[in-house]
Amino acid sequence: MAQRHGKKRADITAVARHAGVSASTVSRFFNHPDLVRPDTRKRIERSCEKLGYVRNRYANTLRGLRSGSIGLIVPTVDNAIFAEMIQSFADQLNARELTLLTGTHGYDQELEAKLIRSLLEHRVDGIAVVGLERPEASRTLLTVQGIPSVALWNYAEESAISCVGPQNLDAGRIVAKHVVDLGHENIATIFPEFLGNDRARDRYRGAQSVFEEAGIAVPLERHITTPYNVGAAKIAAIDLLRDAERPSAVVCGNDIIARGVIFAAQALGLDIPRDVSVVGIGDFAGSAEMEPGLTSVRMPARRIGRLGAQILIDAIESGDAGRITRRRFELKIVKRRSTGAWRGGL
Amino acid sequence: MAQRHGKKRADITAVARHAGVSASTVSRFFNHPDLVRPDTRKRIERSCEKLGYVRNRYANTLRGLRSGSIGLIVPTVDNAIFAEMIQSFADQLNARELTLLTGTHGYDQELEAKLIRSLLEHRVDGIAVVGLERPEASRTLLTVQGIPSVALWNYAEESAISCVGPQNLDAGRIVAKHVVDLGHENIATIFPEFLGNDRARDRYRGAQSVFEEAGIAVPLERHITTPYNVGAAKIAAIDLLRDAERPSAVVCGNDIIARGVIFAAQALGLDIPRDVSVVGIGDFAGSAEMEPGLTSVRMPARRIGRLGAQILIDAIESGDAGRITRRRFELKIVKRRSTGAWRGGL
DNA sequence: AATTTTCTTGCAAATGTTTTCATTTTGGCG
DNA sequence: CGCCAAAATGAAAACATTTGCAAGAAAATT
Repeated sequence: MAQRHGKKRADITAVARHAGVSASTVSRFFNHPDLVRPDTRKRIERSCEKLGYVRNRYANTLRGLRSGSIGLIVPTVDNAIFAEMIQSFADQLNARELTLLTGTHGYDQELEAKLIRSLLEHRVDGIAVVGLERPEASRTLLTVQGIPSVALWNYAEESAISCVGPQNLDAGRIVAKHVVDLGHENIATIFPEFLGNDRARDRYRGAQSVFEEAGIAVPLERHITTPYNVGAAKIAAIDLLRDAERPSAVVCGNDIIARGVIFAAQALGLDIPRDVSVVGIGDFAGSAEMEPGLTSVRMPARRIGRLGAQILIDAIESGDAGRITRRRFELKIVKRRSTGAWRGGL
Repeated sequence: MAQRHGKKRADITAVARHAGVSASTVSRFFNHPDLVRPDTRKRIERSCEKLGYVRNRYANTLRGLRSGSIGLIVPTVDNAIFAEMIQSFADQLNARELTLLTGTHGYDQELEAKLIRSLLEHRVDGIAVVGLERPEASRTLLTVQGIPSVALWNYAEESAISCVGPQNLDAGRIVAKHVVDLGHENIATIFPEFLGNDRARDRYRGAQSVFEEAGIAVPLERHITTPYNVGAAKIAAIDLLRDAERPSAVVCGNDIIARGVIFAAQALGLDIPRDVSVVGIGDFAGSAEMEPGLTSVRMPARRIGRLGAQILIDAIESGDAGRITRRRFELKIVKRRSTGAWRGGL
């Protein structure tokens, strides 16, 4: 009932007074417990308990010390593969008693810039973002504030900040090569919107380059853009697969879209992979277990999250905010039952 | 290259000096722009730009003002339904220029307590948690600090803090009633671990109560506990469905587990719903589109996230941290093709 | 031109904490 | 008991910002 309302929060001096010591001693109690006598410690502990004292982490910030928080900005949380990455990023921070500040922008670069600024205003000790491409203003904000930053999901040799991820171009090349090797020639691609999403764009380019090298034409009307969810992809795919000239293979920008395509085929009574092969990118949780299992390119979301966090932590602890660490993950395809050889139209 | 390193961050006085005004004026420029002359504004704006000045949001906190950040603690991010909720929670915050501090504890109540404390130390203006049950220490921490808090995903008439969600017991009752009404008598249940998860436990209890009322025995060996992921659920379900005495209906604690069960049935060549009916809880994104569509209980994740954030915002803006708002969401079942009437063993 | 009113701006205090340095207390030893 | 070293504690400054108050400048009114 009595929520201790008017009574404002106890501060360090209130605790000190209650315990009959000075504020300095209370501070030491938290930061260098070995420097205060055991019985004094006991007394302070009891006073904290009694007054419901909670330290103010930000008083340190003023003095140029760490805030103990790390920022992470992602396009969206509501997406299997990002969620996986966020989770392992967060776990890594938890282990160091660091707090996570999160922002999501829904692929809106303008909003991303605002979020970066907001996190900096909250004095994060380090900041992680997804992808390497962003407007000049955002880039300088990331480099010039004297805190380390890391780009997740992308790798580039000459990146201006640390980065950890695969070369997304490769992902596209790998899946494209797979279907070409299986003998498919009538191929369609379904991808999410490229705007503000350099990963999707790079994957598409990689796939296209393989098709070109193989002399296979994938005309523009065979490329479909769809929102990032199973339902939308399923609808788009039903349209595509109902066509008399339907493709014998569908290359998808990610596993979520691929799932939509598989369900579309099943809804139309088509057999996978006899009637149509489907390949995704990402190998999300659950892709292996679905029926049929989805052929995909394994993206190490958890490792990216974990390593991304670690890169920040190392840079922070070493005090060298400018240090750049780049880590490239090699990709490999996981072949499952959703893809098969072209049967020559039989 | 030169990352402005040694040169420490520009503060408000640096900007003031550069613009030829006092720090107060710069402060006013940010907080009460109308109080400073247009040409002075211009000058300050340019100086900020030039020096790369980023406000320190926490200097306010010292003076008892808002930090502009809200805390959200969830068991895990890597879970479709929580991800959906987090996303809409975050969107609502974005609209008010509030920053989100996130913590995840993997159903570990001890870790949850640490996270609550950590968020309070970072002076969040409000805090949201999942579920109502937690140790005494955590509960007082939430109520006694003079900031509003809200429990997501659970509803209880006499909750000590605000809450928004369905009555999870009802969810269990609804799905159980559905399969009972369809004539099933040989029923199995597959749920996640109850420890630290009052939602799963309540759902199970609800289901059991319906079975009892209907005079149907669901013995302990027909209740399976499995980790929260498609793969584990699939393995568990294969075991279950391979049994000669296999159940004609499987009630699942959530949609992820239900997906695993459906894939298990498909892998075994069983027809759904002819050979076995499957029902989930949650109606996650994608459950409607899979083949066959999954019968489930719609849980309004987005509305919970949105409303939860709004409750906090309202309490903060009204200044009445102790105000308690409770909102119950009614549940309804979404019948799809994964469930059908019992065929009497034919 | 003198006076009043309205705008702008600056000064200084206050906020919660940590740390350096100085001081006090404690304990050991002769 | 007296001295010294070591241990424990306290005082005060520093950090970045906001805001009440007061003063100066500009504009409006007489």
